[in-house]
Amino acid sequence: MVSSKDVARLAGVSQSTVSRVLNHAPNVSPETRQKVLSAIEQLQYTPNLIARSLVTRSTKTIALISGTLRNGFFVETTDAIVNYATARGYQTMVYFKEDGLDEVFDLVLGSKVDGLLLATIELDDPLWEKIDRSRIPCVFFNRKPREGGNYVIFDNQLAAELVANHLLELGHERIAFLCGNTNVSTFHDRKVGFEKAMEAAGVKIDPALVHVFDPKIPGEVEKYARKLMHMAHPPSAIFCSTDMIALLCMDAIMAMGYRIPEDVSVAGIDNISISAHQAIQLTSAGHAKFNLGELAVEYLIEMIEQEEKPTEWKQITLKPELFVRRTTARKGERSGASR
Amino acid sequence: MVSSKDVARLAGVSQSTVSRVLNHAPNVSPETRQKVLSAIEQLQYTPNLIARSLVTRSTKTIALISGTLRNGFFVETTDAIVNYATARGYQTMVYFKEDGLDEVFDLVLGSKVDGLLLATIELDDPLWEKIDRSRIPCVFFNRKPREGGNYVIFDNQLAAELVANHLLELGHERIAFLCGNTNVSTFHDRKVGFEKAMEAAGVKIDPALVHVFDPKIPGEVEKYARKLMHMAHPPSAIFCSTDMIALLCMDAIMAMGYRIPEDVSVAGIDNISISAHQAIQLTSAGHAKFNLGELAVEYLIEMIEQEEKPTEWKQITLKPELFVRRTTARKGERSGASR
DNA sequence: TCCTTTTGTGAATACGTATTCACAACTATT
DNA sequence: AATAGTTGTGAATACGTATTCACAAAAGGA
Repeated sequence: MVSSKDVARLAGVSQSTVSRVLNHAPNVSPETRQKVLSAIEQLQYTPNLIARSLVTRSTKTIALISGTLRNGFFVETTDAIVNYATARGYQTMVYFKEDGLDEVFDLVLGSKVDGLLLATIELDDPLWEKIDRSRIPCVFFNRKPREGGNYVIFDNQLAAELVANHLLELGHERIAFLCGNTNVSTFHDRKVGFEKAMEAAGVKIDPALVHVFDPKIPGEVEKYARKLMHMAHPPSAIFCSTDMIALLCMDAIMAMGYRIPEDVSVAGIDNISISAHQAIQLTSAGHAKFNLGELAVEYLIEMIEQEEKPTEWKQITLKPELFVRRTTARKGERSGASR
Repeated sequence: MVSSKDVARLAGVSQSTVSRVLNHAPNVSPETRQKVLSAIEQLQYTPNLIARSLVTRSTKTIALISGTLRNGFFVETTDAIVNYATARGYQTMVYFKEDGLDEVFDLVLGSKVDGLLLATIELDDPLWEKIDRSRIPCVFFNRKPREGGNYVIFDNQLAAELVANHLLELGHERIAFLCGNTNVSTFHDRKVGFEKAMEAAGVKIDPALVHVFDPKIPGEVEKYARKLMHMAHPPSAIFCSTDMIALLCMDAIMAMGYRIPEDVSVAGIDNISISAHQAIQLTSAGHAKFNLGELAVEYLIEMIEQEEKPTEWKQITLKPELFVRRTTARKGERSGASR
């Protein structure tokens, strides 16, 4: 491995001088600089960023702990985050894990990354205290811990209310709800939103129509979708707590021979891009303009680069909007809701 | 920052001993080990992996340079790669870039990653020589350089022939071809496959139906899709060189009011998972079992961990199969080709 | 001409770890 | 009881860089 010492030797200068040239320090004569540069060129020298990090105490690297890419939502946030970070001169270390995060966090801590983006924190996650104590700049997105933390999220309760109200206005009353585990803020709030909207409309929720489960487990969504449609009195609409769940649900239902929305309406939350595809046209709530991941990484890098650390949490909650498409229709009608 | 020296001081031992405990070295008495462990616990010490890497000359990190996640193909490979690497104890640094790779490669080299996965090499990429010279373990997937290199790819020519023959058998003759730039092996080979199949069937290719462009540019696919359908004599089938292009093409065509496959058949290559969705049902060629990314990372890690470096290239070419779904139909018929 | 400041450079050190070497204290063998 | 081998530990060093300090040479001011 060729080091700055080798460059120094070839250029006939000291290692300090090579370092000075590399870091564009002032006070190095043009002739010396040229000698060093040509030695670098000749030896094909690349500075060892590991060694540099050790002394500068900065790695120009951020860590992203995200949910699986099988969920289109995380695809879009990951893409935005990595691209933004790259453009700002940061490298990105990624981990797609939702549990066993303790191990991953130790890895992240040991890697001395400059900051951390975390999408999979639980409401009462013991990890949160550990993160807080570590003093590493950290921004949550999509989910948040129960208390404190910097985060960028949707108003999930509002999003769920928008969708639920839309279904109610279409005349649906037997509305099923397929929900991820409520130990995370996202699903907790969406469930509350659903329940509030139903209560406000004076419509009783049939507990047999509500399933709370882990959507990461393969086949789980499909299982509950089939269960719902096999009921003696099936729902007329299925409200899925994410677009990803809605997509899997649609797939299962259509495979059974049902038609959407003629036989059953389906809606989701997140408004991921595939939902707008002409062949899908999934009704959803979310944001068309802002990407939670991008907002989160923007704020993280701002935090990393500013001198004095902020004393207050930065907590951003975006208002979602409703996107009515063709998977939802008036109860009993044959055509889609949008014209 | 708490270091192993601090732990040593608290435990009343030397830093070497702390290191020994950390690395499960033999010859450390149970009492000493216990003292060290409790000091570690008390100080919440996490080893600095940066410093460790500097001396061990191994970072337990691989770099992934991939195409954009807006292409579902790269979503699936990225997911597989990161998960496999994580499971094997490697961290993954990701970059979603297809050009300006020189800069990224310097970053990768400087970061002293243990290996490199690269999905976006061009046929005659000058970067390839640089990579080769650097002696860094590297596996290409999806694309390959013209000469040499370790890679895992599909037999792209065969894939294109399968799809083209399928369309020909359905009676199509005016078959359009939407293709990515042919300076990369993937698109080059797929184009050759298309041309060979057409020639073998004795069907003349109308040059006005063939468009070669950069599918990364937003709106580009849609532009050509509209152009095709606005022709005085539009194609009866559109063969897209990737599923991603096919999805965008379908979206544009359906937005114009055409029906697939009644008005025009559409097919792709890659067989990404969304293509099998009941609402999409895109005819495609690819592999249902193997993920190119996963195969590539498996081989990369094997290469990293084996003592003596192999002297020969490992070049794997998977045979693709055809998946006939409902976006392709016999020319002039109303219903889909699959029953 | 003498003193002060500026400019360019090298020697030395620190970052936090793994590892080699030396060595004392035991244990086993004769 | 003397020797050889083993075990547990610390001191010293290396990894490749940035940075501080010291200092010589050159430039500037009187």
